[in-house]
Amino acid sequence: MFSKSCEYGIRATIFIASLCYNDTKVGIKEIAQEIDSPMAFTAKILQVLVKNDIIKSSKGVRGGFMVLKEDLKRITLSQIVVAIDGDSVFLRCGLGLSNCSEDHPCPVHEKFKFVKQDLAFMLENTTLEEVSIGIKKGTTFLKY
Amino acid sequence: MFSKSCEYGIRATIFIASLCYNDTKVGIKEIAQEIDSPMAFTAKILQVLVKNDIIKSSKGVRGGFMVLKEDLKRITLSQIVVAIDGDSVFLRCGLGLSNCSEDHPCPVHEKFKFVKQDLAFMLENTTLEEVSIGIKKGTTFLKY
DNA sequence: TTAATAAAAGACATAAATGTCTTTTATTGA
DNA sequence: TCAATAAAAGACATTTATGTCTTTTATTAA
Repeated sequence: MFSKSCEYGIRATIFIASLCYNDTKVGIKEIAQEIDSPMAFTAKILQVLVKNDIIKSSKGVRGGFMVLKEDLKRITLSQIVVAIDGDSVFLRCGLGLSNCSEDHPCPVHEKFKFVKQDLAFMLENTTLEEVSIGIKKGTTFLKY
Repeated sequence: MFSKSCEYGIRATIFIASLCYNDTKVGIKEIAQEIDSPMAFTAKILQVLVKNDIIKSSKGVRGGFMVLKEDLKRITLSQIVVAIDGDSVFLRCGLGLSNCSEDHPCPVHEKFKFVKQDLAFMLENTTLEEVSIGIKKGTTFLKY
């Protein structure tokens, strides 16, 4: 479904978000531990999320990553996915045709349309707040 | 969604199936042309489909690939996908957790469940007959 | 039975994704 | 101001997916 980068990116963002109620910044080492991901690789991905205004970062002593409380309702899974993997999950033809469309459909065009729409709708309507609450409460998990 | 291999595999199978009404065998060269795919690579993929009893092949003069007419209703997109990409599209956790389950869910477990179920249902209930008819009629396309 | 044909098999090549390491830049607190 | 800290940036390494080429095997028809 998504690339590894995207999976790590979503998991990291959810973890960071789960800490934002106390305005806690968190470092890359702890993030990688908590989501069981390769640290240096995850750091690269977080750079992309910072550039896309999804998470915040600050350098130096007492620096780290955080999510703004006021962004919890604004940020959706869709924004994270698009920032890392692009929009191909929603838009790309299921059979890889470059110009598949209503006028020039592949044999599964109509069937995939609904599946892709459902996925897009779900991602666009799932906020960071919604998915981070379970981590805070301990009812959902980010590793293993 | 699917690997390139899987996309080529589905497209090739649909094309071969669209010719089965006259019991026509078709060679790899023509297949690759008709679905705009790399020939040698596509040949490899067809080997997998033959081993999985999805298409038939015969060597030598007047040999080639074909789909049995009686298989048109039996073969589903799901079988092709599983043969080439495995079942990870339906079963893998959306965030890549190795043991994500109802008891130990990732934060998007419930949301992804429905999307993956819809995809699985669609693939399992779409037959080769259904998707190859448009190619025969010229209303759907396998390249560009 | 032999020559031509076409898929199967296996070795090899290239590109993309994933992952690591080192150096640089920014920030903080002593 | 300086030392410590932590993210940013960039070069590099490894693995996986994608793609190519050559040799082998099976089949057919002359």
